[in-house]
Amino acid sequence: MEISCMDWERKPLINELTQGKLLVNQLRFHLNNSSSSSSSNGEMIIEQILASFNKALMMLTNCGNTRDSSPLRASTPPLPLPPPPLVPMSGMSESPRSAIESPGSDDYDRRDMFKKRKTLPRWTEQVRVCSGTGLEGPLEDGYSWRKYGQKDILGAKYPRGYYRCTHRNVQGCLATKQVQRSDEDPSVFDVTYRGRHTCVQASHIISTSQSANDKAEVQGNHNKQEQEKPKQAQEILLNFKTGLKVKTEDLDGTEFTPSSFSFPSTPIEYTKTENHIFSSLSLDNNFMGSFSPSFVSPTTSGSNYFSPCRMNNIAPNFQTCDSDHAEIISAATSCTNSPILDIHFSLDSLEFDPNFPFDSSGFFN
DNA sequence: ATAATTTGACCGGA
DNA sequence: TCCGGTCAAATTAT
Repeated sequence: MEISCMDWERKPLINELTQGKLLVNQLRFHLNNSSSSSSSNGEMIIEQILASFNKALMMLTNCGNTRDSSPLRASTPPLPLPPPPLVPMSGMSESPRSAIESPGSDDYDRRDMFKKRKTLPRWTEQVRVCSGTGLEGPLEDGYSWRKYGQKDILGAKYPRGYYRCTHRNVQGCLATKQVQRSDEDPSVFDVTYRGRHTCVQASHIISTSQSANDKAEVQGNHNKQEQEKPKQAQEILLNFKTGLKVKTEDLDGTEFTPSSFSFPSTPIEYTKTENHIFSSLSLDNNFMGSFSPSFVSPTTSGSNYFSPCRMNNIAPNFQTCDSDHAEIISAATSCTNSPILDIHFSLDSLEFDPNFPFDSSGFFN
């Protein structure tokens, strides 16, 4: 149930995407052959890439406005994360920071965190809570979040809620989001996402594991994962299973997971950590052009979970901002969760991950 | 018993 | 110094 929109403007679209591909290759070459000193050049290329893809996206969003209704893309974060700190916050009692940290580890903690946060990708989305859906707030976006704070914001009627990924502790996922109810229209929420999910959402596994497996067999690329599947990976898998179990139980079989699919693409730097397996997975699926429906919108079917609607046109499209390359992306795609945007997001990773292992042969082919 | 939320304190940046 | 963002103890929910 989507399509038609793809038919017109196909050529220019292909052109743009092809252009993007070329630029990516250029970029890769550039990165391979230069140190950080000439990064300005690389940034230029990045700019072009982004421009190219933005154009393509415009074409698509213009024609389709609301093509597929899969909600989850909402939180598909554009970017990779810096290596998570993975501070041992043992589940039960989180001792006061001062107590837990040795003087030496002071380096980490807040200061570090602030620095890192600054480099995290950031984008906003406006979500309207559709009345009558019985949904409480714009929080169901395909990921499971845990509220960790709320703050009254100067000049804002409503407090701002702070959420972090539920799996932060377990998987070191640094994704966070802020939810701010709009002053003018209380049914509208501004959701600012920060950081990519490096976690794997349990439901994602449920809904996609099968297809993922199939894919894995087909895609040679997957080997990477196979090869590096030592201990760590198995631990992760354990986590997967755990999460899976919990989810299924919770959902009681009735509701198939609000959380879903994620594109936990991850920075390469992070590849060595336990999350690397996720990265490979997501990268494979994300970049190798496998936009199988199951991956694109696994959650949609039969779920009214996502009552909140992504708003269209509330904010202009992709505005770059922020000195730190952080990007605010207003998903001008209404209730759209087309894979297209994912392309955009994925590309964004380039911006932050110079070492991104592009395999041009697989990209867009 | 465990997980999630609330909420005041704390911290860094502007 | 103020403000936004995060922490973590206390509280509430599951």
